[in-house]
Amino acid sequence: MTRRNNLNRLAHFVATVDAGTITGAATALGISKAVVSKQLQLLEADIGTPLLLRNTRHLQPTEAGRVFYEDAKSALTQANNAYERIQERDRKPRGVLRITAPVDFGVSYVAPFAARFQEVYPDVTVNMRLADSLVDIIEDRYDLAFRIGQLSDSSNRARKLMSFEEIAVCSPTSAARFQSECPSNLDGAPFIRSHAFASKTEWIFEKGDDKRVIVPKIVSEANITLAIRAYVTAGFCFTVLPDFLVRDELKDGKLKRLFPDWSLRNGGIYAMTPPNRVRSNALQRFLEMADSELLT
Amino acid sequence: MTRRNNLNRLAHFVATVDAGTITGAATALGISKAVVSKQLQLLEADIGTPLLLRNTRHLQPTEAGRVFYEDAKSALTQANNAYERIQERDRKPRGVLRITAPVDFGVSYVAPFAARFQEVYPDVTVNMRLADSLVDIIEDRYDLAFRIGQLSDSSNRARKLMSFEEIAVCSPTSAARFQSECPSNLDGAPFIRSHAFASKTEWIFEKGDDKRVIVPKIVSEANITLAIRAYVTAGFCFTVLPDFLVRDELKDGKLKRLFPDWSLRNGGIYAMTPPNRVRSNALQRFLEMADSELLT
DNA sequence: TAGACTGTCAGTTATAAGCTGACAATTGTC
DNA sequence: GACAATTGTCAGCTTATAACTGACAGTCTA
Repeated sequence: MTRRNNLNRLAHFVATVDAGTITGAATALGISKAVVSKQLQLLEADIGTPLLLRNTRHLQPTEAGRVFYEDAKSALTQANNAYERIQERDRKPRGVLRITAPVDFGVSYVAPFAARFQEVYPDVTVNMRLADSLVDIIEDRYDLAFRIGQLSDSSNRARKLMSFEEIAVCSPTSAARFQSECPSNLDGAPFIRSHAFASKTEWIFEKGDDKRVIVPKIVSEANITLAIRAYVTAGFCFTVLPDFLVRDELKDGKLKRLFPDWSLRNGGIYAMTPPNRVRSNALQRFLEMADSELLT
Repeated sequence: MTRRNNLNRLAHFVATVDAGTITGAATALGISKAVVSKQLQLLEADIGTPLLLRNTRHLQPTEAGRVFYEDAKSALTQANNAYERIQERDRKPRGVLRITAPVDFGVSYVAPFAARFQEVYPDVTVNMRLADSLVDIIEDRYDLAFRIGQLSDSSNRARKLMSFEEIAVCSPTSAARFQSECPSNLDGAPFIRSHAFASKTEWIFEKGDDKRVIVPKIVSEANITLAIRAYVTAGFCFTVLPDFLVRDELKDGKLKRLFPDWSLRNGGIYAMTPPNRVRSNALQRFLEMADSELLT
């Protein structure tokens, strides 16, 4: 590769053009005028063309110098902005974050994550309220609310953290009875329903253009996913849960997915923040860290 | 001022993120990996936050590092473009420039300027054809045509070099007879007309909302402005010429402007280049130098 | 377990940045 | 016209930084 350009010389050149004299540039840069003079000469040698017309008492850029100045000035501004932006954003976050989330999600994911977050940012206090009822994040003055569902992507300030699939799962022994060629086999099969699906009585499996509407027999209901998970692990029934909630169980073989070639609905995990409010440094950091680490 | 940022470290950082490893960055930069490692550490110290998460076998930017990378990459690209652009444009211009201009203008301005241009760029040959008839710069394959007149500013590829005013001038002794309260005094006064105004019989003087239409007595005509200038300097008559053509004579007192508070038409000197044709390096340089030096 | 690969550290060398003092040229003031 | 002030450049020197090599620790793969 060609020899690398010395970018610091851009600063000398731009300062000189801005000041109108080498002496003024030296003052602005806090170095001696001899150094500025020498650096400019080196820059012109690198480039192979004069950038400045020098007279005693004043100087001015050549045509080439004017062209170079515009590019150099812009590059310097951007480079210095890079420093400033990063230093600004890493001002230490502090204060209280008020967060709400559904109970299950909060217990399984938000709480452990908040603990890790708080270690990294010890001056931030995380205040969590877990509830399955919807909360008004403006009225109740939360900084952040997690939502699980099928929000439109155009919702204001609802940032999608990830997508998930609803999947049908049961114990391995139950799978031996439920699994077959087609999900229709699940019609009338015993089913434990999450309160998140209150009043829902049918589930639609899809494969390409093929659709099967399943009406299972609701034999139990619960609001706590951990309880539902424990229930289907031990019992003879199936349930429908977001795939991320049972990832470990699937991996360990404690649960099996039914009809993996067929799909139910997709949904998303959303982080919602109040509209029209400047995000605190702490909230900004929390969201960024959540992007990559919430679900680990 | 705050200590100046070392912009060369941006190059180390960006190379590292691009390569995915410090070893790869060192190879790309042509320096040892120990240097890259140290420079990155110094950069992180300057900024005050980690930019890279290091593991054996690979590294990746932190969230802060990703933000910084975008800005730094853009700044570097622009800075390197500054060098490349300037080096490209100062590749030695060479070849033939075919130029046409009106006779008077060509003799007085273009020829002397072309001589100076050719000294600066000895590998360029300037081929001038001076004519008062319009030439087709596409059909006749000119690179550049100078035009004097009142072109619309929206003309394609007609670059206005400068504006001028038409002014009425005569010798000082003639001025003693012609100058009065009002340009109407010039009605019927002897006038030498330039061929550029062929068939024109009246001139309109304006001052604010006031207009006076003057019909002078055409006593002579000539195509060469130098001859017209000599004629009015020696004789008892006046003429109308672009102000730039008689600047020196006005300064030396050989000619006087009549009714300086009144205005005639304004016009422009245009450099016209063929549309849809990439300008050669030589033409580019010629136009730039003409911008500042043609009329000196 | 050994080899390959990566990143870091320490000590050293080479290079560059920056200093001071002096000088020449130009401009402004008296 | 003389002199002072200002500017840019040069040379020699000092200081700081960039870059080197060699060694080492940790991880991954065969």
